[in-house]
Amino acid sequence: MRKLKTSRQPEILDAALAIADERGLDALSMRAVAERVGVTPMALYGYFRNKDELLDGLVGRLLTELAPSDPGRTWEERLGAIAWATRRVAREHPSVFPLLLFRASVTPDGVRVVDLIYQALLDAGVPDADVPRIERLVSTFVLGFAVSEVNGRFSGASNETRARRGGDAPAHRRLAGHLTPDDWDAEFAADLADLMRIIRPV
Amino acid sequence: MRKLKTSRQPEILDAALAIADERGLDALSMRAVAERVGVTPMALYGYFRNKDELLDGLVGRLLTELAPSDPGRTWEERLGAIAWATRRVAREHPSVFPLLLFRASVTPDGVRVVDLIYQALLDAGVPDADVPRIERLVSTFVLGFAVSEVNGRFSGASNETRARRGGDAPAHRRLAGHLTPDDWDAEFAADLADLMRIIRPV
DNA sequence: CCTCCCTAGTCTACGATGTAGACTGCTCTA
DNA sequence: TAGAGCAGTCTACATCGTAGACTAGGGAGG
Repeated sequence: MRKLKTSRQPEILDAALAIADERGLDALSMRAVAERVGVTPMALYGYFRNKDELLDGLVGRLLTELAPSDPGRTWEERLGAIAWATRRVAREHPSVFPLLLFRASVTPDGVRVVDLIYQALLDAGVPDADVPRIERLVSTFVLGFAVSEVNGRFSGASNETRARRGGDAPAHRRLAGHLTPDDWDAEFAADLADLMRIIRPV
Repeated sequence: MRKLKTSRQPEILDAALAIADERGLDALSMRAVAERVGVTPMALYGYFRNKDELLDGLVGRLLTELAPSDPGRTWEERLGAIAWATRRVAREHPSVFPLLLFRASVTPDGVRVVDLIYQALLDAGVPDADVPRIERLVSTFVLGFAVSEVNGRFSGASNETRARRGGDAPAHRRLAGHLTPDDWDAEFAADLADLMRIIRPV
């Protein structure tokens, strides 16, 4: 079977996404997906050549959710809309989202999102030659931020305690009290504002 | 066995890192590590409670390589040194490196690196209240960039072709020729320069 | 009507993985 | 000399991805 069937692909991806959302990425096995779809594990291989391809399908699915329906008028609004949508998607699918950073994702959906960003940057007056670099800069940050957030890299649970406990971390001690923000939305907004300042006068 | 032995931990981590570097993260099984160390798989469980803890150990190992020996004098130099070191480590250990984005890593080594960055930002004149946010902004970008690079998210192999092929990606078509840089070092340098412009006048 | 083939799915089986549980031999101390 | 504790082994199990061979059913062509 060289050519894959497509009919039930969306249904299968739905099931896979649901499992990952409910029980984590580790629980996302071919067997689990098959059971949820109501089919034998091997039946899935008619729709995806292997598990990696199924994961790629999930990445594609997430990408389609990134392009907002009403992008807004100014380039700032459009860029912001995509950034916030990215973060929202990360929260809705925390287990699957990190795959976006791992899998190349040059699917049509991915290209469409990138194209929206290119257009916004062009409208902002960024020179043609700089647009792709700035796109990578911004999207790398946004993806990295969202991934860090859902994976607890920012957790900070132990940040304050560690600062108080001391060790040889003088700067930590001096900054105690500022280490963990109380509002991640505000932090993200401030970061975006800083990035906009990069974009404007390139 | 509640308390873990530490004697051979470095040796085990060495073996694990070597396997991941040579044959990829998927080949990094407890059995493979054990064989390389010259021991039974179950012997490893005297040193790490489970595979996840072993991976955390690997992350710690990478972190120690991030703090450069001679950091340099000005804050720009020190920040740059850490950034370039990060990218170098990513290239040396492409399979393991992405774990840095996944695992919280509040190990002592991690704190030490963060403290260096804090200090540099303070020297740059960033207000105390902004330092942790800017640290997260910069480190998120640097980690994200390095991960994207080693994972091929930037690959672009198909970028140009896709732009030429058309589809509904008008901005891609207009930017054809600029899509993929010929020098990733230069791109990284330009990105860092832009970020420095954020830091200076916060 | 019968025959053939295509589609969609099943069944069985294999090798690999993480790790629990029980065990053995060695070394050091009392 | 007895015994405690450490380092490592052996066996076993459930779970995973997936190869390979198979089967029921529905058209299409004669």
